[in-house]
Amino acid sequence: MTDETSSPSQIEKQPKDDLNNRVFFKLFQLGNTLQSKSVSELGITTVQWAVLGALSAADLEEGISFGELAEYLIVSRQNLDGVLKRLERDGHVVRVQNNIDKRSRNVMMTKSGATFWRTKEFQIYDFYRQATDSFSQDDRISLVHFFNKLQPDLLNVKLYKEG
Amino acid sequence: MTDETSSPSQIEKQPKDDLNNRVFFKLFQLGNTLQSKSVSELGITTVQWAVLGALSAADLEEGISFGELAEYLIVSRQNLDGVLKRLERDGHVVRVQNNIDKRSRNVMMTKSGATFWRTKEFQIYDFYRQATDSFSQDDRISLVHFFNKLQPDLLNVKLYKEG
DNA sequence: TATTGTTATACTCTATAACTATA
DNA sequence: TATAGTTATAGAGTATAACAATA
Repeated sequence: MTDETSSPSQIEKQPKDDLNNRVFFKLFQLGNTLQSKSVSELGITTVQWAVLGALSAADLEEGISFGELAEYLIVSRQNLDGVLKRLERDGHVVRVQNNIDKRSRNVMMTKSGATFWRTKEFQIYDFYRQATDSFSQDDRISLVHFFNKLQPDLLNVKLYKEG
Repeated sequence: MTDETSSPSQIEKQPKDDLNNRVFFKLFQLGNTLQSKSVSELGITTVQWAVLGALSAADLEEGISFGELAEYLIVSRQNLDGVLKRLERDGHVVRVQNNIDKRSRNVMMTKSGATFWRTKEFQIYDFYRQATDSFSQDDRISLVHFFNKLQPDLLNVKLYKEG
């Protein structure tokens, strides 16, 4: 019977730790900067941006189920509920009951939400271009590759805790 | 007299936009995941993590000035004030007046804050290692390089706005 | 019994403006 | 006048637990 969590690892510092520290400090800065720039330049928060982007990519008639959306965005159901309440208040999205599984609800854009998103879309492309101005197409591919590698392992981090 | 902000750029979609979209969606997910894992696994928020890390790297006796800290972390003075209030409440940091410039204050760790940080430090290294398990040292260097390239341009994004 | 989604609550963080004290 | 930092306020997001309806 082996333990699922990692051992305490109270071992000495390794050379890679300093480099890792820079990676995660920069990730912290980037995450913060993206959030504040999203609000100041686009007028929406990053999580709203992500919701609207996901809905615009989904079937506009069907939408996407609440649970799938939460899983896709990696946000808890409780917190997604709050985000959707604010987007509903602003008239951008609606939730409708699924007739097959009556527990489930589908989230979709309203007409005015879709219009709103279309006006944002060009601003967002401009945002992207400015932020990645110094990147070649190969750089972008590398970056996505690294992000895709990092995300699942980050999500699975589980530190040893006594008790 | 040229305009500082970019033009509206209501131009057509470019091939790189889809790739950029993946870059920033992943960055959104990574930022969120880092924040929630920080709280669940380390018991501190990312901004507190960054503050304590900065203070532990600074001269422990002198600390670092409030303004420099805000600039280093890329957090507004008002918001840093709130973060520091919570860290002070928890006994981790203090602010002391600078005797040369009496407007200025230096932020530094308390003894118990330093002890707290030392117990976190090994957990943090473990956190890093688990999250970057699939990364080679060269990968880490590349990632830091890309982050360093992205951060300043992201920070300078300025969309055209009428009015 | 398990799953889908909601409600409730408390807290952290963020955005913005106005303010005090000092330079 | 400008700068360093604080106060005040509103709102958005997050963590956690408990709940109702349906499967």
